[in-house]
Parts: sequence; C-alpha cells; structure tokens
Amino acid sequence: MLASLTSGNHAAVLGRAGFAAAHNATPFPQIASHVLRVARDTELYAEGSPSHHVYQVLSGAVRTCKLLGDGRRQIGFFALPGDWIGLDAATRHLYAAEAVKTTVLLCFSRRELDALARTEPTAAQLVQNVLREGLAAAERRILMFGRKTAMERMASFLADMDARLADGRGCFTLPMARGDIADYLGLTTETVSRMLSELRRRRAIALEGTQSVRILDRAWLEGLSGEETPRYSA
Amino acid sequence: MLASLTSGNHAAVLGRAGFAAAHNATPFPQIASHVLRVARDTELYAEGSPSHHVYQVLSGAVRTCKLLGDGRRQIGFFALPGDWIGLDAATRHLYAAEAVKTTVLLCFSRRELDALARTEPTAAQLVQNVLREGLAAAERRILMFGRKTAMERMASFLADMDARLADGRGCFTLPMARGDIADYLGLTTETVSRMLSELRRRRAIALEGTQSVRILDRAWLEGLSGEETPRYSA
DNA sequence: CGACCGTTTGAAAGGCATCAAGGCCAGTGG
DNA sequence: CCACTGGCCTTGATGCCTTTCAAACGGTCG
Repeated sequence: MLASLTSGNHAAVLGRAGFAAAHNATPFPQIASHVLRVARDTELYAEGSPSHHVYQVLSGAVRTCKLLGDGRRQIGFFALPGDWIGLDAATRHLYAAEAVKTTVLLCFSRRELDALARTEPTAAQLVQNVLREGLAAAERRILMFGRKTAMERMASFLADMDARLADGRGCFTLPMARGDIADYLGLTTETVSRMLSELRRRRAIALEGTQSVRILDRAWLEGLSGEETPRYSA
Repeated sequence: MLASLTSGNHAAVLGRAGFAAAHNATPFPQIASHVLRVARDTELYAEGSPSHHVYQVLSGAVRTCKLLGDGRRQIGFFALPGDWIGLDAATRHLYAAEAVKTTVLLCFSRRELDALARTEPTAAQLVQNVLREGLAAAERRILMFGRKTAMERMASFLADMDARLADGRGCFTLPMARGDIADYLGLTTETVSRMLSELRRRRAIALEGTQSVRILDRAWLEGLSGEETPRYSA
C-alpha cells in the first residue's frame, strides 16, 4: 500500500488517526486515516496511476500537474490547507500530485471511503460537494484560460490566493515559485514576473521578497480579473 | 416552474414520462420527467440562475456559456445526446445553457433527484459518476487551454467530436457554427476557419459543406492533439 | 566568499487577433 | 423564377501581446 509514495523521495507516516483518535476535525471519523508528511517536490501519486488513496491537506501546499511529450507542463490546481486531492479520479489519476513545499496531509483509503459513501448518505453528500466545488473551480479556470489576457489571469490568481490564504489585511505568502504560477496560468515565468512588476509599479500590490504579497488595491484588481457580469438577480 | 424557459423563445413540453411510462432508457424511472423540445438559440437556463432542473440531451446539442463584461464569450462544453446538463450546479448555474440547434431533452426536478440520491445509493452513484466525468473533461480542457497551440486545440476538438458522434467511418456532422467552436476553444472564428483549411490542405480531414467532416488521418490528428508527441511545426 | 537557483529585465521573434473584403448558401419577396 | 439580402464562412494584410532568447541581479547555502 501507498506504493505511489515509495518511489525516490521519502514520505514519512507520522501517526495513525483512527476512529478512537479522532481529534478536532477528521472529516470521516468512521474510517482510519494516516497523517503524512512529505518533502518539497515529492510525488504523492503519478499521472495515470490507479487511485488508491484520497488526501486532505493540513498544512503546506500540493500541485496537481500533467506533462506533454515535449516537456510543456500544466498545473491543474493548487491544494491548500483544507482542500482535497484525489477525489476526482474515477479509477486512475489524470494529473500527478506533488508537494509544492513541505506538506502535512491526512490520507484515507479510497476503497474504504467508497464503501462508507455507499452506506452513509452524509459521507456521499460530502464527496458530492467536494466534486461540485472542484467542477465549479475548473469551470472558472476554463473561462480564465479561454478569454483572459496575461494581466487578467494574474489578477484572478492573486484575488484567488487572497481569498484563500490572506491574513485579513490582504497579506499572504505564496507557497509556490514563479514557474509554478506560470504553469498554472498557462504563461511563462518571464511573463508572470513582468505582470507582478507591472502591478507593483501601479501600486495594486506590494512585494516583500519574492513570496510575500500584500494587496493594496483590491477593487482595481478584481475589476481587472474581469468577472463582473452576473446579469441575473433573484 | 420552468421559469427559466418562459422568457422569449418557446420551449414546448411534449409529454410526460413518469414512472409508469418509463420506456427504453430513462435513467431515473422512480421520478417524473418531461420531454422538452427547444428551438435553436433558446436559453435553457441563465447564468447565475437557481438550479431547479437537470436535463439529459436526447437529440440535438446544447452549449453552456458565460459572458464577460466586454462581450467576450466562453463556451464551457457541448452536451450531445446522452450527456447531462445542470448537474454540476450546487445551487446556482455558473454557466448559461442554450440550444445549439433544435434539441430534445429529458427534464428532471433537481429537488426530486437530490431526494432520490439520499435514499437510493445507485442514484447517488450515478450522480457521482456524472460529476467525475465532468471533472475529468474539465481537467483535460484546462490542459488544452494552458499549453496548446491553435492547431493542437483544433485537432483535440476534432478528435473529441470524432469519438462522440462519428458514424464509425470517421464521418460526422458538426452541430455548431464556427463561432461556437471558436468560443469553445478560446480562439476566433477566423483562426478556426484557417486551421480547418490547413488540415484539409494536409489531407488530415475532408469537408463537405461547412458542417460535414470526415477524418482521413486519425493517427496524425491525434498525434497533433499533443497528448504524446512533439509540437506541431509548419 | 562564491556558486547556484530563482527572479527580473531587455530585445527580438512569432503566433494569434483584429481589421477588412469577398464568397457561398438559404430564405424572402418582387 | 430570380435578384436581393443577410448570415456565415473563408482568405488576406497588418498589428499587438506573449514567447523566446539572453543576460544581469539577488538571496541562500555550502
């Protein structure tokens, strides 16, 4: 078991969190879970590998990614604390999953979770909600890719990160490098860097070091991200 | 009920297919369904509208789409016979749905379907599978958008259509116009037209009229779609 | 301190969009 | 019956945004 974790890099099983040890917020206390700690750039599972486990991020960050023959890479999404990974796969993973930085996660058996979902409607409901959220996120991203410029993509990304990991005063630390952002947005590292510099020049954001971001003009940023069309009201 | 269907264009309710009338392949014989016939360009539901109904396409084609403030449009996906629409929404539709051409569909109550899924594990399973399939399709599309050239996108699209509606000898009729394809692939109508002409010049496809396509060199086309092979080079 | 890796910045190239015009087909009305 | 008209499609010329190529910068860790 955990075969996909044994190759190359080491991923340490820190402890077991079974039914008895169910602490604060284990989402499925009925089934066993491992706490896993993985180092930067460790592969959680490979592209195309069978789906044996499902994970929830506790701390750190994970990227799902896919490679094209000639080396082009696309990042599917970034899983941050609280997010799930691996639930989308029917039988095999379409994207690989790798730790962006040192990451701690909860690991469940896919088989046990499926069994639980068959008998426990609330578990099925939770799975369904995670799937729906993932689908909604994917659809937002499709819009972004299809019709947005580099600057609009950058603004959308920053707005998303702001919503997901800001401290309340618009400050957050990006867990990923420029190259990861580029492969997430379908751009190059150079363009990502240029857009960030441009945003800093316009006083929309402030950068401390390379990873620390502060949102200065959220309204302008969100206007730029282009999503103002909810013509429906009811 | 069916409030989203009453605006402007007319969508006729042709009949009722309840439990008793469950003919060949109603997926949920336990709950009632309407058979709906909608004309070209009729809106099934609006962007941001509450999700009251779920549909399965019987014939024709439906596009889901979203507009940006300045008129830019993105098509989420094309639903062809057998495909589901509206199941992805948690409470509100992120994308609008419109008939690409005259379309017949089966219409279910969202509320009844949810209730059924709570008591009937097989129904929940079916919903989950539809969601997973949708998520997988969305993730393939994200890869396409992020890292593929215009020609690779066109090839991917044709390969997809070939798989979904070809007659067995690589012949199929596109239900949608060039503009729809463009908004689906994140290109312009001009570029779509140019790519098709280029493919015809290279004898990868044959066109009869504007909508009828025949795949001549499937291997080359699939190679071009980028999953495996090097980049397209003129 | 110095090498390395990620980041930033600049200059040039390329691919797709934009602008523009002409062709084809179906539906319409004289 | 046929010219007319409008929508959709195709093709060409030009421009712009992003990529590509290249080099310098800065922080980190031996």
